[in-house]
This record gives sequence, C-alpha cells and structure tokens, in this order.
Amino acid sequence: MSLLREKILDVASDLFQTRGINSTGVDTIVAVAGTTKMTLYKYFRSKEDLILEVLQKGHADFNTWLHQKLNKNTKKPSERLQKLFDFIEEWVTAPDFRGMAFLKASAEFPNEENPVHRLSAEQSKQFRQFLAELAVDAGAKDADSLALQLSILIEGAIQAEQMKRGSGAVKYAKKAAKILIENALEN
Amino acid sequence: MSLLREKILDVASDLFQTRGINSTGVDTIVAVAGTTKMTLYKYFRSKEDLILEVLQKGHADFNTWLHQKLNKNTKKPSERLQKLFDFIEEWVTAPDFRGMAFLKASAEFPNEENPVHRLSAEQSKQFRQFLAELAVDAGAKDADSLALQLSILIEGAIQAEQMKRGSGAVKYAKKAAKILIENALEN
DNA sequence: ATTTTTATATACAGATTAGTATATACTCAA
DNA sequence: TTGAGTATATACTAATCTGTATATAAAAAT
Repeated sequence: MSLLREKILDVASDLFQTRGINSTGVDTIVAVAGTTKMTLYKYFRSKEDLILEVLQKGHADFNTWLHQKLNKNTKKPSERLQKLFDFIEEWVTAPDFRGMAFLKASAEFPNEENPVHRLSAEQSKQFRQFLAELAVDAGAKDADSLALQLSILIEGAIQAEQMKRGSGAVKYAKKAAKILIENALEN
Repeated sequence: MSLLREKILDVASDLFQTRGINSTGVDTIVAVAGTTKMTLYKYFRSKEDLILEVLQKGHADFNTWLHQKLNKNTKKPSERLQKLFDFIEEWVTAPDFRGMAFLKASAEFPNEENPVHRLSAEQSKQFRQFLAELAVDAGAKDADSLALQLSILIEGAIQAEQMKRGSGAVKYAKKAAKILIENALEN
C-alpha cells in the first residue's frame, strides 16, 4: 500500500469534483499531488482506471460512513429510514462536501456503454437496494417503490445542492420523505 | 436567421447530450453539421458561447412545449400540478429524450462561478419558480416548499432516467408527488 | 461584364491531451 | 563499497483541443 497512490486518489477525487473529470488532466493531478506521470501510470493503467478507482473509493467511503452512522444512532428498524435523511443532510452540509461523485460522473459520461457510466449506474443501483433493505426492515408494504421514491428524493436533493450550495434542498427532501414513509407504513 | 446557425445549434445540442460537452470538440460539431469552423465562429464567439446558446434554446423549447401542454389539457388550476407530471413523463419517455441539459451541464462545470454553471442554476431556479406559481394557483399553503419538493422529485427522476433509460423513475415520482400535493392542499 | 462584398474552405498556430522511452537517483543487500 | 533492482524525473510522441489567417468561391451591385 503506497502513500503516493493514496495521495493521487485523494487529489484526483478532489479535482474531479471541483473542476470536473474531463477538465482535469493527469498533468494537473500529478502536479498537485507532488509526483510525476510515471508514478501515476505505475499505479493506474490509464486515466479511466484512475477515474473508476476514485469512484469506487468514494462510494466505499460514503457507505462506510453511512452504515456507521446508522448502526451507532438508530436501533429500531422503523426509525432508520427517517434518520437516514438526517445523516444525508449532515453529509451534504459538511464544509468539505463536494457533491455525489457518481451523479456527476454519469453526466460527464452519458453513454450507457461507457465503463464510468456503468459503474455510476451500478453504484446508484446499490444505494437504491440498500434503501430497499431499510424499507423492508421498517415494514413497508411496497419496499421497492418506497426505496425508488426515496432515492429520487435524495439524489434530486443532492443534485440541487451541487447546483447551488446552501440551497437547503435536503431539508425539504426530508420533510417529503417523512410524508412518503408514513404513507407507506400505515397503508 | 441562418439555417446553418440553427443546424449547428441542433447538432451541438445532440452531441453535447449524447457524448458530453467537454468530450465534444468543435471539429466534430462542424463535421456532423456539414460546415466548417469558420462558419461556426462567425455565428458564435466561442465554444462557451455556443454552449450557453444551446442551453438557452433547450430551456426555451422545453418551456414552450410544457406551457402549451398545460394550457391545452388542463383548465382547473388545482389539477395542473398533477397533470404536470404526466407531461414530464411523456417528455422523458419520448424516444428522442436525451436528458435535461442544465442538469448535465452543471455537473460538467461544477464551479459556481462558471458561466455555464450559472446559467444552469438560473434555469433550474426558473423552473422551480414556475412550479411555485402553479402551487400558488392550486391553493397550496406553503407554495415555495411544495415547489422545491416537486422540483427535487422531477430533477431526481430525470437524473435517474439519464442514468438508466427506461428506469420508470418518473412513474414513481408521480405517485410521490400525488401524495405530497394532496398533503399540501388539504392541510 | 466587372467590381465589391460576403460566405465558405483550407491550412495552420499554439496549447494541451494521454501515454511512454530513456535517463537519473535512490534503496537495500552482499 | 559495490552492484542489483526500484522508483522517480525529464523529455518526448502523436493526437486533439480551441481559435485564426489566408485563400477561394459565390452573390450582389454597378
């Protein structure tokens, strides 16, 4: 496990989020990371490989953080779906929030055959499946429907926050989610 | 009004949506449009200007289409919010749907100071304000809140559809919207 | 018919892109 | 201290990027 490798991943992640993926050259990445292209291409076969790894690391980090939050702060399965939105809000309003990587990546690589797009779609799907598990545990009747609706709310709110920082979109998504969750549980 | 100018705008719009903005060079645009760079730069000062005009035309076309749909098919202000989602679904499921331009553009130009990002944010804001007008006309108590929630649903569903065509996200967003609208009207 | 203007085509400039070949510095073992 | 192996730095392709200077064709006017 190389320190420079981690550094390159971190720098690339930050630059991709703040300047865009296609607008960030490998020269810029190595310059900011304080290394050279030879080193970068030693650890990553290509820029596309680097992008894929950045996405995977971002998703893994987010999942780890979210699971930890849920396990620590919620006990009853019925309240986990609600609490989830509190954590999303906490994540989004953190000063180092730079957006949801796979949302931006899928927009930069619109072709569904593209590996970056495919990974983005896969991550979005995984997140939706995770929501479905929570919905099942909470006792929702149509868990898949609720999960899709909640994922739309979350990704829509994050999209809005990427568009304009401090929009407060998550706050309103949370209110909407509460109504939808209650509706799905009582019926 | 030049035919070639329109052609360039149309071709650029399509290529931007299907391949991404930064991944589409002006050489490709003029080649597909059947013209040359000199002509492109006669009509547009720079690629950024072209991007901005493509965005503006896309937004204007969408607004025109949506307003026409609403005016033709809905009379009672109370049912317009609901009907809106039918039209969004119709728009999204059309075979020539290529995504919502300003959503993708804002992802490709994440910097909030960037002119393309600013225009994208402005268009998103205008759409939200339009929703707020509909909400007011429908008699919603907190029209701005409902408008923001519905815009999150719509943009989130479109984002999902961009990620995976045929996801059916709009159908579920519509169901969610129904619940939220009823909730906002009865209270 | 000839001149003047306008639009298009070709060719090019300079910067930047991803990726690599070669050369130098460094680390660790004997 | 010397030698083998590894990591880094420099320099370089070849392609592509936006934008432009120059040349040619078309159109309009006198």
